[in-house]
Amino acid sequence: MLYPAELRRRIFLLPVSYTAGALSAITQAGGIWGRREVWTRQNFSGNSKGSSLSEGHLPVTNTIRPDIRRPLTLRDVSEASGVSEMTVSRVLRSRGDVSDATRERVLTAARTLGYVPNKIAGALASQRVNLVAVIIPSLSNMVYPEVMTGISQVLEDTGLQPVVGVTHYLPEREESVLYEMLSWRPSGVILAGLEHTDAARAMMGNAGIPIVEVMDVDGEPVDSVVGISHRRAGLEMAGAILAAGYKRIGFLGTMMPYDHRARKRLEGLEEGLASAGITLADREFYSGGSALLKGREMTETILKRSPDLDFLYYSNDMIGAGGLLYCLEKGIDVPNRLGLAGFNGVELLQGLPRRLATMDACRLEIGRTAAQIIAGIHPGGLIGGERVELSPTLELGDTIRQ
Amino acid sequence: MLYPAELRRRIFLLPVSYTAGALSAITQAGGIWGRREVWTRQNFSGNSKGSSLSEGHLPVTNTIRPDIRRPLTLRDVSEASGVSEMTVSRVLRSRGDVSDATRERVLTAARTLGYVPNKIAGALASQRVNLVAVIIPSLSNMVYPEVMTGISQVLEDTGLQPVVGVTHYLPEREESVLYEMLSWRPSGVILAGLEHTDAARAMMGNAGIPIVEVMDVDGEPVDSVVGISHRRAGLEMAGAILAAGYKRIGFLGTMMPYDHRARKRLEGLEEGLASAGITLADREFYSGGSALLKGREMTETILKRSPDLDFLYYSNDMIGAGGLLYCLEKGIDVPNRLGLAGFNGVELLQGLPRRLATMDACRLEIGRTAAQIIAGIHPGGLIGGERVELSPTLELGDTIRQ
DNA sequence: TTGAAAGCGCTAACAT
DNA sequence: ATGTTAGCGCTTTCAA
Repeated sequence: MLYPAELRRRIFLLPVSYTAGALSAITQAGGIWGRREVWTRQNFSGNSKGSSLSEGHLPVTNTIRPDIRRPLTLRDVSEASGVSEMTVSRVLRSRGDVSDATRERVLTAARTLGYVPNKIAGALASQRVNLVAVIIPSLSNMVYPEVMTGISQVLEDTGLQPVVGVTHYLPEREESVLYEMLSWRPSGVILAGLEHTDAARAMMGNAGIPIVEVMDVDGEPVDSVVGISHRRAGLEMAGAILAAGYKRIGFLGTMMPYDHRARKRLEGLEEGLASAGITLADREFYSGGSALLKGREMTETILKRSPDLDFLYYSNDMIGAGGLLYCLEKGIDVPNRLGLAGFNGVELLQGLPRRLATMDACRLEIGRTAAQIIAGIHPGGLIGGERVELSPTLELGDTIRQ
Repeated sequence: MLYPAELRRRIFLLPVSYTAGALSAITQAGGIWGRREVWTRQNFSGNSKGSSLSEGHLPVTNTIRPDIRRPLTLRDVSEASGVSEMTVSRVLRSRGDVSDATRERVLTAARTLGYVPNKIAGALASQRVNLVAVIIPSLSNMVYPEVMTGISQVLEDTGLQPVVGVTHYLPEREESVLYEMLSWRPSGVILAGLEHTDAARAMMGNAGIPIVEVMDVDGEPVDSVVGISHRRAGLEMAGAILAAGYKRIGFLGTMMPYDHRARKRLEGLEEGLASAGITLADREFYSGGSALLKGREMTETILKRSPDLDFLYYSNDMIGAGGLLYCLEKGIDVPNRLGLAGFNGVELLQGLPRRLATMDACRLEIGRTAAQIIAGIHPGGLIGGERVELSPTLELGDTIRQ
């Protein structure tokens, strides 16, 4: 594990035996060893491969002094172009006035050297970090990559960059990922859910940056919140189920103790059913493995145990899809003998033999809105403390009788 | 977009009107305003909510001086605990000798204040960054999250942290993401594929850190490479197809101009078929949309156009799964009348009505190995320049006749 | 076991 | 339009 750092040391940190002031004075004076001439000659010649170089990126091999391989700094560029570090800094950040001639010289030098600015130093000096921490439970859930897409779409235009951390649905991991990310002093935090450890909540409260909790609005946010009410989603689904005349309802979902949103949907469902005097007839839980396969297996299990069920509500579309495939293979009459519904509105459903009833979770929009709040460009937005509740749309598909 | 930084400014940067030396002297002397006593009393009392606080994370609200809200620094902790910044630094990094009593005082103070170390400053001072840049084409492809999982598994034990960047299969985006990430001076880079812009290649060559290109080994790596030969994968699939006696083969894949690995598999397939004197009978391409649905549609299209095809090779499992579902619905005899195969070995296949023939792409192992190389813990590893070719296993499933 | 000094590579603020 | 000065918040190195 020491290798990377150690190796860099060995390769790079060869002695540089003159002081800063001295060197730049030398350079400015033309160089006692004719140094600037050397740089100049080699720098501004050919070497124009890579059209993208013109876009402001500054790569290409350092052909000048291949013998001295140490990390390049602003000073190297300043020496190579004969201007001060400050001017180089201005050019590379396109800030302040710089003459065209100077800009050209600097850019060419930077490009030729292959200089990549050091954002660590830049961030420390400017107290500005263009990073946004995005903390999500999982990457394999399809749902979160879509939120990410929304976030990226918006941040792209703002100069901010998302940095992803994954918690695996573990509160302690969320806490440590958050800690790690906050230690890089990001410009904002977007994280899934409203349930966090006390410590995590405290860290966010103290961070002094915009925090947006996403996906869920049923609870007390630290700062801003963007999402849907999963409780209401469950309620609405209960309404649709009852309206279609189903009576014996089963629930199938994850066993994860921290899948709060699935839990809230279940609670909403039960509440809705209760208002019609119905209680959940059976339930089945799973954890891990291929969700599609689990959906099949759970469906088989619950139907064997409770053959009189006439509706199955799945906590997500993947297990719902598995259930749907199972039912079709078994020749079960969907939706008349048995109704089915999932949750999320994932793209995958479009390719199934029947359209599974589902509820769109507004993932893209959630991501976009959260990013807008972080970037301070949310239309009509306050400074902090926003609450945006989106309305998921129920799609009855072909698996709820109408 | 200025909001975050600006806001922090306004909130935090209230004047602090004494010098560093003075204050710490005061604190150490007991405080001219009895300051240390105040800290002590309030700091070391109750407030022990959040068991995770004991784990080394240091949150909890700053209850001491809620009126002065500026970002906490080492100095705040040093003042609060009455030791030098250096000692605090030692405690928080568990480096060097510190007496138990001092350590306790420091930790308690840090915890109580909710201090989160500033890694930007730390990284600049130590020239050490525990970040590993991971650059992948997409998050929605299921394949890459699995590689990520392998990477995370290994890095977890090393103190290194993956940071993800997404290119959307665009070389220019890869270049800019790489540039952005290198500017944070990570300890290593893991990126998908061997095809990059000249500029990107040059940046990596100059970065002086371990670079691991993953997924594919057919080409010239910048430094190390871990993957499978997609060309060979195509070849082997051709062998299996021919061995099963199929003759009229169609290919279905992405249209993305930069999906080099799919292209190489196709080339390998064609090469393998050619050795038996067979050429591809038809091909169909897609881009965007639900892969499962596209798989269906493409299958319908290609079969309408070329009804005599007896085998379909899909460039990925999702479109293959769509094709499989389509064929089953249409009552096509799979695998006798028509054979099918995909690529990747995704988990989803386990839940389908039949097991689609596929080839496991060793994604988890690729991620793990790449991370080991970055961390310098690859068994028998060199320092840089490693080449690890893994062998994907062909799974015939139920869609190639045997 | 602890502390003081120097400086990492940049940028803000203020010259010029 | 360009340069100088003084840090940003830490860690390294050396001294005590």
